[in-house]
Amino acid sequence: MSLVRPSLSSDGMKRTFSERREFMTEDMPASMHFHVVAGGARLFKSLPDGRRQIIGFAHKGDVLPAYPCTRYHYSAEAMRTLQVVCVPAPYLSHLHETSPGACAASLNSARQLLVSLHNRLLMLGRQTARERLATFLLGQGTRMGSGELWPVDPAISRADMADFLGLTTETVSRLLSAFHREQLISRERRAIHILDPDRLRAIVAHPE
Amino acid sequence: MSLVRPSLSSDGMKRTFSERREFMTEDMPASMHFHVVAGGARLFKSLPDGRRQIIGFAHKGDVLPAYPCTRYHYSAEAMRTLQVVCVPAPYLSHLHETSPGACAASLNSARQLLVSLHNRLLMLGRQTARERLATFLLGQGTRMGSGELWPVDPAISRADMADFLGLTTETVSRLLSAFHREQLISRERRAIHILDPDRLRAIVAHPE
DNA sequence: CGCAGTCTTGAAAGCTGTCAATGCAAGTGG
DNA sequence: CCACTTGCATTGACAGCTTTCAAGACTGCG
Repeated sequence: MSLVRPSLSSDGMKRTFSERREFMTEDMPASMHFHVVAGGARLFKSLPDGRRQIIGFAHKGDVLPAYPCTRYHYSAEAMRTLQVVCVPAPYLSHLHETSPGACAASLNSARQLLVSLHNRLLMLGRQTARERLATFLLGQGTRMGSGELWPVDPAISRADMADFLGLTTETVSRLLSAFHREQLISRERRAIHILDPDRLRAIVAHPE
Repeated sequence: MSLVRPSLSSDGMKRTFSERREFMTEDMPASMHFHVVAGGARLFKSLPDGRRQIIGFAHKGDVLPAYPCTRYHYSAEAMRTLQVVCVPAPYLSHLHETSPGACAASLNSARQLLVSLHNRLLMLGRQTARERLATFLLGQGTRMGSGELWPVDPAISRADMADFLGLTTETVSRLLSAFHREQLISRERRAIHILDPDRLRAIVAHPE
């Protein structure tokens, strides 16, 4: 989902954050875009009393954009050792003003995000816990479009899944146990493998 | 919602839809952008069993974009008599490729949408029914930024509010009655007026 | 080995949904 | 003008899904 390749050849802007480091918060001035080079990050918003909603996850190639506001509008935390290239906000906006191609690329990726967010609104607003978890597992397990089945990133904890799906860790845990009992998934350590994508898809469409 | 305003002078593509007309559906080829000239529309996604989630409302000046997919990814229905100008998808994409300014404007409005969707994820995932309704009423009642208080659009039914907030009409109705009892709002006919925005804001921040 | 954090599981409570009846307003046709 | 219909809103009783609270179990690590 790389928007632009920042051709700042110098790696003076490259930074590394250790696991759990919250490198972007909602009360920071939004002066930099973060281009993820390695590692992963969770993006989230919080309520004053601590309730947390995960907006999404960022992986290699993704860009966390500083929208033209004074402050970031969500926070980001390294899920493991994270390497980013920091791109000054004015640099990208200048690029957008001068290069239609770069701007169109950013627009396109923004639109893809919009589509996925619309789907998540439907999920959070109208689907049951069981349907949400099945959707999540399919989204994680069948990414890349290929028929290949990937395990869910072990860096994603139960709490992360819960905060992503608008549930509690207990509910997630119980449902994973249920899916395991029903032979839909397997659990080794923290790694979750999808065994029966078709029946998972049936859960998404047909809440029984 | 979307804030691009193409200055397509010709009105040859102008169309009018009557109330409740679903003029854009998820199984229609996405060949047109709809620029709302007058009236209002509800934008929503549905599940096969009929559960519905309202993505947002479109008013005069908004553009419902056909993202570069084969089909629209949500549906739209006129809330009252609706006038739109239909812009062929290739027209806008050509404009974006040639005019950095137009593309930047689209990008900017897409980003504003992203920010508001992130907030709605937090709302749907982590806020209680009471908090959601208070947020909604404030969002409707204090739009335009001014200190002015607007009534909620009477074209928005209880079912619309419920589908926007991920609730049922009964819950919305009960909460409106509670707010009325607490003198937070007044109800005349279908029109809802905000009486005490400060206490509504307190509800959003402090679930008691 | 033992601690700390995470995950799992159980029991009970609570919020919201479901089902159902009533009320209310507007529109229709006699 | 008045029954009658129709659609939406309100309210109540109850059920159910999910959360809350709590106790263990498991894993990784110093």
